[in-house]
Amino acid sequence: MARRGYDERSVAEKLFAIADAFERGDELTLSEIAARARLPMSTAHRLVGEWVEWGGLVRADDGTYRVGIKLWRLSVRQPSSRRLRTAAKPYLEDLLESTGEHVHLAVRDGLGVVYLEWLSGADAVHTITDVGSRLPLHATGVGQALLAFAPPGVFEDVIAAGPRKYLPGTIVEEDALRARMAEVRRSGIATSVEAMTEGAFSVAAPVRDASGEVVAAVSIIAHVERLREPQFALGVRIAGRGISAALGWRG
Amino acid sequence: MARRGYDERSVAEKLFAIADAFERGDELTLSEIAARARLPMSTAHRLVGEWVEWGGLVRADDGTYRVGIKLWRLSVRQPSSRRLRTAAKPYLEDLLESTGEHVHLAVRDGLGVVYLEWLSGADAVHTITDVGSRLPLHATGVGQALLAFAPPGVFEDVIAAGPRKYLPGTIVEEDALRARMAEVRRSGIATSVEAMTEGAFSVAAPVRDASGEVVAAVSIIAHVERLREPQFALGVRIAGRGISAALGWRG
DNA sequence: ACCCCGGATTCCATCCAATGGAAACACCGC
DNA sequence: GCGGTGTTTCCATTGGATGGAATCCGGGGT
Repeated sequence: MARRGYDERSVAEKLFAIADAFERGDELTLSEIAARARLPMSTAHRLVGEWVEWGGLVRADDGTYRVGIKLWRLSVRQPSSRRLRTAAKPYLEDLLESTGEHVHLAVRDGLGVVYLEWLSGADAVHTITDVGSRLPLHATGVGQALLAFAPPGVFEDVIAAGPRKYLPGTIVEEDALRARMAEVRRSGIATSVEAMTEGAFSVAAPVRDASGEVVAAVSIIAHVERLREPQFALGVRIAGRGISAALGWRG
Repeated sequence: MARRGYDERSVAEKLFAIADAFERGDELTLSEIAARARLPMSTAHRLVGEWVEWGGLVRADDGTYRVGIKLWRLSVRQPSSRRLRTAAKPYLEDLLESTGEHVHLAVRDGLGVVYLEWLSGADAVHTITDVGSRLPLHATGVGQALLAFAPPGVFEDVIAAGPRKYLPGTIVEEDALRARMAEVRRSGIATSVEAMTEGAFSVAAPVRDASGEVVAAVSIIAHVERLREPQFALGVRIAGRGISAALGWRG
């Protein structure tokens, strides 16, 4: 038990709280970092210095800090996501060219979905999220595509976490979600209408690796008035199959 | 002073030593991490657990660890490198399509150069490096292009660090490097012949931001027998200017 | 030139979070 | 059942981490 009024977090937790302060990609002063990480100035000063010494953070001449290239270097070499993105690239570009909308590649990360690629046509519907974003599984097309084929227990964990109803179109009831998952598994396509963004729908298809496991999802987001146009579902289905084949899947 | 036989590193240094164990993108067991980070098993076990709890590392079912998506998410949102890569993308693809060789975008990182993009033609000369790699400034085309326009003191730091002679073609003598830097500034092109890879040469041009500061370099690596073909230097020069213009430079 | 303010940096008495060797556990192959 | 290897847990010990206070620094206003 820490002394009264003192921070109970471990050194590691404090270091990671500092890293979390940069989640939005901002450049921050030391005071801003301390505030976001909820640390005293002198502790923040010392621990930020450790990040800088390692290269995880970089200090600009004006005294602000930003994330250093070290973190990118550590992450970009991960073989599995590199193979995935390399395989997906031509398909995503085809979808972008043929639809002019938003085109994504996303993976499941615990109970969330993280966007690895985010390509946008010039006139695509406005969204508030971007590459690297993490959104809930239940409220996105890619999320539903990933949740439908997730390992046992993930669906239950989502339900237990109490999924949030962002818009009237967000499905949060367990029975409705189960039915939706079954429909996704049956059809191979997840369609999500105004679940996260008003005026937008998304359509997504799973991407499988050589073992048949669903490792990603590819999707298009478009204006809801284009909901009935069949080329979106067709496009993500073909893209999903093509990327899967490139990863060694044979189904 | 640490007790005899005990590790003098701070907790932060130990945590970062664990992260450094993953620099090559491998999946590692706990014992392998402990060995690379030079930590006792119980210390490694505890600190690796802290990385996993935060999401910086992920443990697979077979007990091996790899870098988690958290680090990628923190790094991918950095505005300046995203603008740079978005601006560079069409030019890099043009260079790839027109030359069929290796095409890179790199930035300076201290006394090294880090490759942000690495596109390779199917028949490109064999190299041992890849995206995310960090190589010395003096021994690469992009490195020389970046060093020539680096802030005061960087060149002196490179000399003080004792640049390594990888091949007979690697320039390491101070006078020769100074002359080379002057030539690069005059011509706007850095050519490096068999400085890092036998049988290969690279040609690079700087990329400037809106303020005119050199923030990156674009290059092509090709077989040394194609050294005299003029389209490589022309290509990187045009690409460098185009990317700079896209970033707001007017020169 | 001076003063004030806000942010950053340094100091250091205090003490408990971090330590790692040892023991126990788990798994696998023979 | 046993041995080997890797992982996990325990806990007596202690010095690295702590953060409030003091100091420093830079910029802006008068």
